[in-house]
Amino acid sequence: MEATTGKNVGAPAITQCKEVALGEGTKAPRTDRGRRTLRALLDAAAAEFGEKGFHESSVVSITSRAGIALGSFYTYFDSKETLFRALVKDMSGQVRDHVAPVLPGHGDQIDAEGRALEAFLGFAREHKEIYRIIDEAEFVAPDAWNAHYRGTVDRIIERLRAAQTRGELSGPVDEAHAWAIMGMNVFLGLRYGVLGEERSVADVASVANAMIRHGLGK
Amino acid sequence: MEATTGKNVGAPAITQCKEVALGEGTKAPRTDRGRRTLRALLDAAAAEFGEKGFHESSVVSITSRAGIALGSFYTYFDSKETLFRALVKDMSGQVRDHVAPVLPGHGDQIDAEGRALEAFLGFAREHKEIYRIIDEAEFVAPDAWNAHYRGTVDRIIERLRAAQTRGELSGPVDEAHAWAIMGMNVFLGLRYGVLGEERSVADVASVANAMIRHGLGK
DNA sequence: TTGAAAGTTGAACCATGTTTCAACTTATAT
DNA sequence: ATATAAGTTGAAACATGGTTCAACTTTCAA
Repeated sequence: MEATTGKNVGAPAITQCKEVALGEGTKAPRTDRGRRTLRALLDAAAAEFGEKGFHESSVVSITSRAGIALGSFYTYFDSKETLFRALVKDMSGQVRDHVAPVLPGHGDQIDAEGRALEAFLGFAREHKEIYRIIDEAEFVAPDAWNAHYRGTVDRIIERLRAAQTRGELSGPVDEAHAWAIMGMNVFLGLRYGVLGEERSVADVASVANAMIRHGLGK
Repeated sequence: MEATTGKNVGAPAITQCKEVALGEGTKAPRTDRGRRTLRALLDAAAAEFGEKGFHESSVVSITSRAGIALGSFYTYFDSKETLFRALVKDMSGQVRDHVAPVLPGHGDQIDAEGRALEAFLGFAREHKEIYRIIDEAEFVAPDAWNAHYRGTVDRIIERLRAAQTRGELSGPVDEAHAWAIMGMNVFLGLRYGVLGEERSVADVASVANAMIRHGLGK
């Protein structure tokens, strides 16, 4: 935020203002030392929130896990909630960036959705904390939650529309299709990614994908 | 719990022990007055938790909403969490009981699943608080959450198996199918029941159901 | 009628945890 | 070098709210 004040008028043209990425209520570090502290804080928070959830997590515990003093927390975040919000935003991006690369590939768009689910399941296994944090955001930071799921739905619709244009689908695309697919993916991720790992992600993804392609009916 | 102590040996044969229904950490009222108070408490809690969520809700606020004294709360529940747990259990039953009656009817099992979704969507609209409470249980009372979703999945599997036996499905039933359908339903309920009501439940249910029956593929 | 059990009350106790702040240390630009 | 800004520290202020308890009222069965 401070990066946009008048003070910097006439300063060297390139001002790295990555701070915007963390959002409202966040103060960007201006030195390397500060950036290191902020990073430690974010990592500690991800672990803490992932293990104990928002309400059971405390700023004291997060800072001690990060190896910094309690007071330093407020150098970077206005509140515990601000940190949580920043984290959701960050992690939403991580999920998106992890799934995106597998989308282009062989086969049609439904195949691609299958690969997306498989990638998502794998990611859920490796990052159970991210999964939990985004889910809990429904209650702790509804705005951030909304941004995440609306964004995901929008991308699914986009892809289905393209598929339809290419003549790959049996009928017109409906927003409800996208919500249905997303809900499916989220619950499959919860069940076979977080709650249990007894089946391979490929197996689960192929079962689900066959269902999306052909349906269960005769 | 106290209903099972030795004191009642030799008492009239019929002991209404509805109290078991609320679970561990719960004390059953022994008079009508007590039952009225407990009911007021449960109703107030459902409203309170539905509006503000578990952590923002306070026992003070719940009791004042119910029109009883703070201390009376602990006559019926060991803790705020016990009450929440009891509520999840109760509401899980409400959802189940609301959906069950629409299952028998015309058409095959996939038609029945469509009616189930429609009933669920309608219920979500009328009882947004129930929806939110069960969802938040994932974090506040994971055991109760598990019981609810495992139970739901089990019932879906059961129904699909019966359908398969009758030759209504294209292939064998997989647990993942049930989780996928449940996830779909939950997210569609969230989107078209709680977040917005711009579409009719019948419309949404039919789109989703066609997808389950035929899939999206050509 | 009466006494024991059930239920009610709300102030006080208690534990937790967020946020502030003024003194201090480290980094950086001139 | 040194002044200024950035960053650090942790004790203490502050706020919240769950839970206990001993005195009290109501109910109900004998």
